[in-house]
Amino acid sequence: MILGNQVEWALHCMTTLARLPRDRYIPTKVLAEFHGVPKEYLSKAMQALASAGLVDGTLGPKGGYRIAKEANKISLLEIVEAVEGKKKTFNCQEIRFNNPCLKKEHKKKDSVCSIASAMFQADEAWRLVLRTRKLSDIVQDVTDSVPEEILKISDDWILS
Amino acid sequence: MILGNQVEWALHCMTTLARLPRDRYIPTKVLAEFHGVPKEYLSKAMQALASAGLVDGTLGPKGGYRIAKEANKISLLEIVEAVEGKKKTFNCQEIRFNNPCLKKEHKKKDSVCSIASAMFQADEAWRLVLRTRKLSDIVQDVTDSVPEEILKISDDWILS
DNA sequence: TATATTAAGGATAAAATATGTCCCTAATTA
DNA sequence: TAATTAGGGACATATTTTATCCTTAATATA
Ligand code: FES
Ligand code: FES
Repeated sequence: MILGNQVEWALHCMTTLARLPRDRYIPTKVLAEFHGVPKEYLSKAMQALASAGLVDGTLGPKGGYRIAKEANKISLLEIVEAVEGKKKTFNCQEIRFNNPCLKKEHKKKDSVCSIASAMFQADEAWRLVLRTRKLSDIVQDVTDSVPEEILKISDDWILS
Repeated sequence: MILGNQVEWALHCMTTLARLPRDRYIPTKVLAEFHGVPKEYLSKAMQALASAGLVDGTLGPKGGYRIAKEANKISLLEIVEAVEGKKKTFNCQEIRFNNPCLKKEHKKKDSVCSIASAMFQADEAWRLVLRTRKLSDIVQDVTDSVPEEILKISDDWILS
């Protein structure tokens, strides 16, 4: 069970957009070159972020994407779910009902298998961390840990 | 990011084996029919559980698998990792170092990206739940929630 | 001893997903 | 008018998951 590359790309792009002035649109081409990932494929991730309402895109020269909400209103979970979908990490196929001893009347779909229940608790714990952590926290961490000098020339590179 | 079917199968097989007498070996064929899954493919999961030391297998007639440790010494995480591997759910490919503004001397591999760090925290929260939950807890839940009658005829079916 | 049964594991194949590319359209700016 | 851009559809390729088949060695039992 491993998340796709799109997740890392999307998180980094969101962090990048969150650091930049809200009135500037950044094209996918620039985000792709800055992060060293294929532009056309990153474009799919950006479209997913847009349709989730996390960024908004605009056409034409000077177009591109900007962040759609304040960074403290965006959780990492929203970003992850935007590109990975909202399905739970454990897919219970109800194999308990394949038990050859069971009659139909015992296959009540209203109860949850104990095993699935435990797996869903783990899934929920994972989501809770991601839901609690906001994009603004990441921006703060980056600001604290990356030398100011590097942030400045990076921002200039992106905006130029 | 969704776990494979093997995980559900392995968890159910482990629960089944944990309920049965320790001195009996159950063949893959029986486990497969009881759970309604393909025998040859389930066999791969059982082999993984065996090489992780969670069950032990023996050859010949009256052979098969039995649980290798007490159920309260086996966590769900061990079972999941046995069949899914131990890789983290987030695969950081260090795209931060693709930043075209960075010189080589800034690409220190000793620090962890803030984003990866957050994702690893979520991964760890997921693992903590699974590490804390023991197979014996599941067996208890099943005993409490499934009618005694059904458990009995199921056990008889498997052992016969 | 002969036979049936079984785990272990290698080889292969089919199906599903993830990853990546190409191209067309409409909107927007200069 | 020309250049730029997101949106999105259609493909193409790579990787992973799921599944089957077959051989070997060990074991129990008749
Ligand atoms: S039936 Fe799906 S986990 Fe038990
Ligand atoms: S470089 Fe991998 S998550 Fe930041």
